[in-house]
Amino acid sequence: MRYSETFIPTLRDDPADAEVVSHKLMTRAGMIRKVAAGIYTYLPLGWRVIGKVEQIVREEMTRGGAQELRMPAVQPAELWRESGRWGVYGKELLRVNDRHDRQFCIGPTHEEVITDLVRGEVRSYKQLPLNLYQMQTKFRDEIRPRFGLMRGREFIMKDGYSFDADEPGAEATYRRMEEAYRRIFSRMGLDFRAVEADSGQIGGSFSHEFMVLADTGEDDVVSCTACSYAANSEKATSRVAAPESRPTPPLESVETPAVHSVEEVAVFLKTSPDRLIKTLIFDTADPEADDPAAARKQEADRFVAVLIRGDREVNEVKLVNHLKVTAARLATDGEIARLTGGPVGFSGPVGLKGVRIVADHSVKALTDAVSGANHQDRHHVHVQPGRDFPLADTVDLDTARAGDGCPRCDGTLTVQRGIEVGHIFKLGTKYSQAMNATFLDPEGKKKPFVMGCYGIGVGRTAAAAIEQNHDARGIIWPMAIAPAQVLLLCMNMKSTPLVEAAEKLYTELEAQGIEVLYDNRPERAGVKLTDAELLGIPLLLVMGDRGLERGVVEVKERRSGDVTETPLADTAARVAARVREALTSRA
RNA sequence: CGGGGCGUGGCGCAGCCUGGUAGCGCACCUGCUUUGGGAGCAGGGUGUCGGAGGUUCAAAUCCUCUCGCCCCGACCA
Repeated sequence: MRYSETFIPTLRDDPADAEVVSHKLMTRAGMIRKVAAGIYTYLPLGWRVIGKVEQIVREEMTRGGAQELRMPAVQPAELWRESGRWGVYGKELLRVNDRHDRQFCIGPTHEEVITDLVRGEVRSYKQLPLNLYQMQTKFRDEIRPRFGLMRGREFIMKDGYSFDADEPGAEATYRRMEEAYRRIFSRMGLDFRAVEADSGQIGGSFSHEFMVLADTGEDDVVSCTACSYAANSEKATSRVAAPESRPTPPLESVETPAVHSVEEVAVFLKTSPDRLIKTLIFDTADPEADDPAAARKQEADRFVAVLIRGDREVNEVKLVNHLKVTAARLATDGEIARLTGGPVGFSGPVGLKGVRIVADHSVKALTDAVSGANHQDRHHVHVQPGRDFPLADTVDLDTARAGDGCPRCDGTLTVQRGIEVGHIFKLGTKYSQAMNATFLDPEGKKKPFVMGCYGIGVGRTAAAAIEQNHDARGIIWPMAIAPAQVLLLCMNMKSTPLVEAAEKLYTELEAQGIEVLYDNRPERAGVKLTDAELLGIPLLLVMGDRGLERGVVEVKERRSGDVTETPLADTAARVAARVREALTSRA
């Protein structure tokens, strides 16, 4: 690639609308341009990176036994009605009508299409297992697209779907995919964690997320410092020490004038937050419900009182999953007053009527506790869970925190930020049952396929690589996904002997099979060097008149800044060896 | 969706409060000089001031509507 013939519009300043470093640098390095909110054009250099990521994914998926195909971006509503998701997917699903007024959507994912395909073609257990994937442009109409390619509305995703005859087969396929994913992100040179995850909207029973560790990530990754336990904070559990147990005297109501928060109550009653029962009233009404009948039905048990120890925080994802609702929001002040009979800040489980109570495990272990009395300026002391209020529904609703004990070993948990670049699910028979996708087993009995699904955000992976690998001057690409492996920079295009030598080296490098971007622009040295660092190509070859006189080329490593000189004659071979070494050392 | 902010040459921004001939830096074009870390001098303006209405002798500036973009968002029991 000759720089002079390649469209690389670099920018001197950060774009005004970019917030995170990957968005800023990809824009400045001439890799992407925004077209609309969450919608981008990939310019030639950016597209090369996307191609690199896709190719690694492709190779490892193939090794993992999957086959590539390609499904349509536009999907008929009919399939989504069949799976039941047309009604529940919400506003993220971009719906369109064709000229005959038939309904379609722009695919945010492809379970329906793939299940429809397989049920039509696969009849026998002998045709299983089957694992199919594609690289495709998806559209999800996100509430708030942001951060460039990290959370776009239109984005490129590798999505794969597996079909097995039974659970053990599905688990084996799942493990093969998990291994494939580890290889993929390792080859890309990324620092990542495979974490246990909430299975979310797509549903299913078992899932792992692949998180690239970076401070700008939108997810919290909880991991143990001693063992291999790692989980998304939405799912993570911890070993929480209970306060010292002591006998509970009879329940008593005390005056607590104008103390609302857990901290205030603890100070006022000369106790500690871990002896308090925090009571939060949640409203579980579906904010996007468009079915009035269902909304009314839900109205009856719409509010839930959630109990948790005063020093802990409720994990709303766990709550939503436990209650099997679509959302849970804190109730308004007015609703709290109506339901509990007392103002905000004085809610408690004792004597609470007409509201379902759900408690976190941390509450069960409490003795001689404190809670609100559902009355202005009053709290209960000497509260005994089970004695003073029923403890029928006790589950894990706690948010794991750094410093908590690991649930698997004696270690301690830490929390790091991560970017979710991949997600694998065991789907089970959710879609195959809904869509009547079956095969005949050896006994001639009809059985639903046992499915799995496996996604990788291709653009997001590229962005995550930048979040993890950059410095003040620009991007530092890992060799495997760099837009080119080597940047050959001719410092002075007016020097005929220098240009001749550079052209020769360029040809030699290409002959070695190395991807070279040859900066042959008639620019000043400073401009070219600055652009070189912005673009982040891992190896920079600088050719100047001074070096030429001595018959050497400077080889500068982008990441370390280390410079070595090599004799002009063996530069191509040596550089090619370094590139190959960098590509294999991660595999 | 709610709250806040911003739309002015390619990019980054000033001008708006207090209406009066659209400006700065970079980029870009021409010439000369310069040439190992974003050059200097001289010349050049490449603009529906997001759009539509309105007020006014006069609107980038004031008013209304609208479109787009960015940020924040129940943390409280």
